[in-house]
Amino acid sequence: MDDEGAGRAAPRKRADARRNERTLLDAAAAVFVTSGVEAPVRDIAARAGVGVATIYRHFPTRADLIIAVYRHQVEACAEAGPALLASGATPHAALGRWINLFVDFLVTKHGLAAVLRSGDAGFDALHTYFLDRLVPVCAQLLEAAAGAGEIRSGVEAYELMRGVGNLCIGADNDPRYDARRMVEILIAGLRLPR
Amino acid sequence: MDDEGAGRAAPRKRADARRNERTLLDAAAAVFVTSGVEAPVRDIAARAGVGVATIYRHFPTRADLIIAVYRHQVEACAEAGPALLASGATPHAALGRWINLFVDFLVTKHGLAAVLRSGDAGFDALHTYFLDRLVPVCAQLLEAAAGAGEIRSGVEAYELMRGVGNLCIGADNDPRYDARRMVEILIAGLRLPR
DNA sequence: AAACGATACGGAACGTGGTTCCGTTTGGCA
DNA sequence: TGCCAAACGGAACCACGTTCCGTATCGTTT
Repeated sequence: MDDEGAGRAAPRKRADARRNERTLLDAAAAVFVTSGVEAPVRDIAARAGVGVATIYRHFPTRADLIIAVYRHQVEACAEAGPALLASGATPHAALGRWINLFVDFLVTKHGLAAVLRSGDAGFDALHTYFLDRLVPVCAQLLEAAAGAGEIRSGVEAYELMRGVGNLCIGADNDPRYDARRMVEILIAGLRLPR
Repeated sequence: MDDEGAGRAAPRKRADARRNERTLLDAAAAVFVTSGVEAPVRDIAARAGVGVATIYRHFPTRADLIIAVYRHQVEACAEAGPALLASGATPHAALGRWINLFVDFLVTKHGLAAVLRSGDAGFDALHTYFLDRLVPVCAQLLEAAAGAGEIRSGVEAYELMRGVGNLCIGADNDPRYDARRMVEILIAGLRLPR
């Protein structure tokens, strides 16, 4: 029941291939935690006990691997948006809380924020995935807050997400920099003066 | 009259060495514009018409080269701080304008903002230089604004500089992201609600 | 002017990491 | 059991940062 669903165009992979894919995901997740998302390919392969080519066969680009590792968490974050909006708080408060979820996710992923906006073509798919999945959610929250007259207009969801993501870069390994506080200030800056 | 000043501990470099240093600075500046501050060492050497070792002889780390290339502009930015504060505007307005100078500097330097906070040990000197030179200036502006009761307290100059620097990352090559606007919102978020 | 020592030079060589290639192994099926 | 496509492992290749070493040049001294 893993990759059936979508027609039988996909002829079902071999058992060892599926086993290796799982093993690789686990290995990558573990290595990402200790060495960051830019850990050497060889390290991940070694941890999984496979050859490097096997990684490329399953995840052609590093972006594919990162996406696969974090997909669940990104989905959860995306789904939390509408829930927060419906939870009774003001739209601006909901926006703030949702952004906090996003920030918590990013700052706990060593180097992910940096790679997200590295501009490196190899990470395009990663960039695209995050944007496709989260920008609409953010846009919904933003519109609700704008509709309620709580925030200034003229700020695009895309831009806000990029800004927040940027603020999370390097948030680990620097005790003097608190990304959450900076993001809070940024969100406060959205509020209309009253 | 170039490197005399500080005692005669430095025994005056050879003429070709000084010529090469100048040539290298020009070449690096040119290459940085087109390929960013992370351009391959060999490219810079080729542009200058020297061997790679010559670069390392004059600028042991890439940070040293980048610092040398941009030193003048960083100094100018640092010196603009007190001037703005004395110019009659409110401290918060002066802070905003000074931050704008810093942002203008950063966004026009392909990849500099990213490298500034890359965490890579090789860039420590760069990080340190920027911080040593600009954080005190920022702190002065921040204190003035806080003293005038215009902004919330509890934000360190270091943290603000890091946040602003982060917001500038990737500001080139993405027409949908306007770092200046994000920074403006961040600075607005500093203001105390009245 | 010639010679000499220190300074500086260029490019080859080395290490690391990403990516590809190819000969071999293995799973699934007849 | 035997076959073939799928999948594998690791060597090979490329790009880049960094270091090393034999050579060339500067500036001084005789």
